[in-house]
Amino acid sequence: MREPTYFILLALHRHPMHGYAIASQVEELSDNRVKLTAGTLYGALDRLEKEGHIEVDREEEVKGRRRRYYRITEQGEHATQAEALRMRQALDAATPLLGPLPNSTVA
Amino acid sequence: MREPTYFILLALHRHPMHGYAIASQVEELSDNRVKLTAGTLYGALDRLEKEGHIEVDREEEVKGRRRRYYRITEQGEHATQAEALRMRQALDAATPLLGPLPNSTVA
DNA sequence: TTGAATATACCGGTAAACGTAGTATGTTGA
DNA sequence: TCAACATACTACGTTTACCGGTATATTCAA
Repeated sequence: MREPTYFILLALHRHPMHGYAIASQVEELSDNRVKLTAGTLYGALDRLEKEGHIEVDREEEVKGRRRRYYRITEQGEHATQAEALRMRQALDAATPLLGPLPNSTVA
Repeated sequence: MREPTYFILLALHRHPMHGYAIASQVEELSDNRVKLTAGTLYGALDRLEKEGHIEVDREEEVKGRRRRYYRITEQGEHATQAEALRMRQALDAATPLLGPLPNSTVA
């Protein structure tokens, strides 16, 4: 799993969202690192639905714009957690070789 | 950067290594999760060299077998650290949404 | 003399991401 | 007032990084 996919799944952990809202959430969650283009976003949503990681929650029509809301499935939750664990292992392996990483100073 | 590439760079942080030794190191560093096939390994080495992340350290002839040793460059070290920081940010973003991850129980 | 282990090269294929353009409507601002 | 920007999604082509399989060598053991 790559970063865009990971953050899309992560964003949907809050509550069901439509594509555009997901893109905004992903930007926020990633500290503005990951900015999804239309191609990446809707390509990933189609793929994740086919794989059973997300499913359509509902569709709305707001001011002439169609909105399709997605929600995460249990399978999607498992996949997200597995991905997080994978990253933690990769980070743990780095510590003895890279030394302590500089603080992200997020707060 | 994907996982195989990350672990290849990480492995070279110890000391210069040739292809086969790198593959073994990567398996160890990743807790047996990442097993490099020949295609992935040498494809990645060529690519990393072209990008300036690694360079040829020396070549040896041992019992008729040619061994090409690679070493990591400063640029490669920076890239590895950047990748580690990227993963940590992604993990930090997950915590409030996924809750604490189960212990890896490595030891 | 066969095959397992070590070591590298080449080539085709693919998944995911990336880029861009197109279709619509609504809001903002110079 | 009209261009620019934001919302919202579709469609299509390209690129990247990796994966898989096969080929080529040599050494050593059975």
